[in-house]
Amino acid sequence: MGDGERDTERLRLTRRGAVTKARILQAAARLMYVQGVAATTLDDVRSVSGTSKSQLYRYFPDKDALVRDVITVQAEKRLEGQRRHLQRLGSIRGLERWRDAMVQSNALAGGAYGCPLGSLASEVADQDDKARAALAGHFRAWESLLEAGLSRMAESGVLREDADSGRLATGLMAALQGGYLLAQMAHDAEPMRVALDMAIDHVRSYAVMDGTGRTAVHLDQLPAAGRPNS
Amino acid sequence: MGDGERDTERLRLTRRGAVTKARILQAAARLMYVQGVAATTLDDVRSVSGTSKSQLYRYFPDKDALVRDVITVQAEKRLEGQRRHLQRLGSIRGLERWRDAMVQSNALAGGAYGCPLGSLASEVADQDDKARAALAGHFRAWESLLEAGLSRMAESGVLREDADSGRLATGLMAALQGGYLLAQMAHDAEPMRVALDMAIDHVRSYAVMDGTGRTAVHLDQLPAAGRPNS
DNA sequence: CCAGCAAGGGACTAGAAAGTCCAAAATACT
DNA sequence: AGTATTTTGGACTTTCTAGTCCCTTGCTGG
Repeated sequence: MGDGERDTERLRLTRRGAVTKARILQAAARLMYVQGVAATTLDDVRSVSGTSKSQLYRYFPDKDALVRDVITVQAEKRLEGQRRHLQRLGSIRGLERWRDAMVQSNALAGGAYGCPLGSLASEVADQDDKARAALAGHFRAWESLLEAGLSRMAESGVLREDADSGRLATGLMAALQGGYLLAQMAHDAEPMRVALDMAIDHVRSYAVMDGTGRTAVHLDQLPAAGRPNS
Repeated sequence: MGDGERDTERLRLTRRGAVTKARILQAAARLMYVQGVAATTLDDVRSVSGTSKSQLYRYFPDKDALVRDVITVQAEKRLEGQRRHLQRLGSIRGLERWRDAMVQSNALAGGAYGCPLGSLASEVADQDDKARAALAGHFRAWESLLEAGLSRMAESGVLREDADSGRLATGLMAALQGGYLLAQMAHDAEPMRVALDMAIDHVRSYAVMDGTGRTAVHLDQLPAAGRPNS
C-alpha cells in the first residue's frame, strides 16, 4: 500500500537505483521531521543524502511528490512500531506500557520535534488536500490498532461491554497528539505523560472491577505474552 | 505584556501609522492562520492589507519580527476570548459550555485550520526558539485560566480536595489541541468533541458525590450531551 | 567487446521571495 | 504659512530555490 504508483508506467530501476532512492527518502524524512517540510530545501536533501540534483529529479517528479513519499514512509515506520506495541494489547497494564514507551521516546528528544506523523499533518493539512487525506487514513489505521486492543479488552471482560472502543481510541490519540504539542513547546515530555495518564484513567473508568478495587482480568499477562521489550 | 518592545528606542508613529501597522498585522495573522506561516509571502500580506513594500519594512524589521508580532496578537485575541469563557468557570456544567463553544467554532470551519495558536506553535517551534518560548508562555497563561476555574471548583466543593487542578488543566489543553489536530485531518469537528468529552469525564471523576451517586451536577453518562448539529 | 540504458555530477535557468531605496505625498508642529 | 517628520508607492536589487539540461560514468546483456 502507498508506493506512489501513478497512471503512467514506472521507471525501471536497478538495485543501485533503489538504494539511492531510499537514501534520498531517508534524508528527506529526517530533515522534514526536525526542520519542518517548508524549511527543508531540496539542496538540504541533496547534501545530506550525498546525491546530486539530477538524482532527486530522476526518482521524484517534484518536491510535492517527495513530500508525499516521505509521508508514506513515515506512516509505515510509525505504524510498524505501533503494531509491535499494540498488537497484543489486552489490559490496562499494557496501555500503561505503551504510554511509558511513548513518553520515554519523547523525553529522549527533550520533547522536541513532536510526532513524526502529527507534525507532518499540521504542516501539510491546509496545503495539499491529497496529502491531508492520506494522513487522515494513516491516522485512522493507527487509531484502529488502539481500537482493536480496546475491543479485545472488552471481549475478554477487562472492560465493560458498554465501553465504546472507537471513542476511547480517539481519546487516546487526541491525548497523545495534544501531549506531543505541549511537550514540544515546553521542551519537556511531562505534559505528554499527564495527558496520557488522563486518557488511560478514562479507559480505566470503563474497567470491570472486582471487590478489591482492582481490575478483574489481566489478559495480556496470561497467554503467550511475548517480549514486552523492543 | 507582549507589545514587542525592544532595547533600542521605538519609531514614533502617528494615529495613521498605528492604523496601518494594525492593518498589516491583521492581514498577516489571517493569512498565516489559513495558509500557514511559511506559505504566506510578504507580497501576500502586502496585497491583502492594501499596503506597499516600504510599509511592511517601516513597521517591521523583517519577516521574523512580523511573525513574532502575529503570535502576540493571536495570543492576546485568544486569551481574551478564553477569559470571557473561563473567568467565571465554577462547575462541570460550565466546562461543558466551554467545550460546546470550542466544538461549535471548530465545526464552523469544518474542522479546518486548527487552533489559531496551536498551528502557529507547531510550525514555529522547531524554527525560532524565541517564538517557541513566547508561545509556551501564552499556553501557560491559557492553561492557568482553566486551572483557576478548576481550583475554584475544588474550593467550592464541586471537586474533591485532592484534585490536582494543574494536571487536570493540562489534560484539558492536551485534549483540546489533540482534538484540533484530529479534526483538521478528518475535516470534521467530531473528534474534538470526543476528546473534550473524555477530558471532562476525567474532571468529573474528581467530582464530589452526594448519596445518590450524582455529583452536585451529574455524574454518569449524560447521553452524548447535545446536538452534533448546530 | 559493444550497444544501450540506468545512474550520477553539477552547472545553469527561471522565477519567486525577501529586502533596499528614493522621491513624492500627507500630516504634524510652531 | 513654512518646515520637519511621518507615511506611502513602487521600482529595483539580492538571494534563494525549484526545476532543467547535458555530458560523463558505469552497469548489464548479448
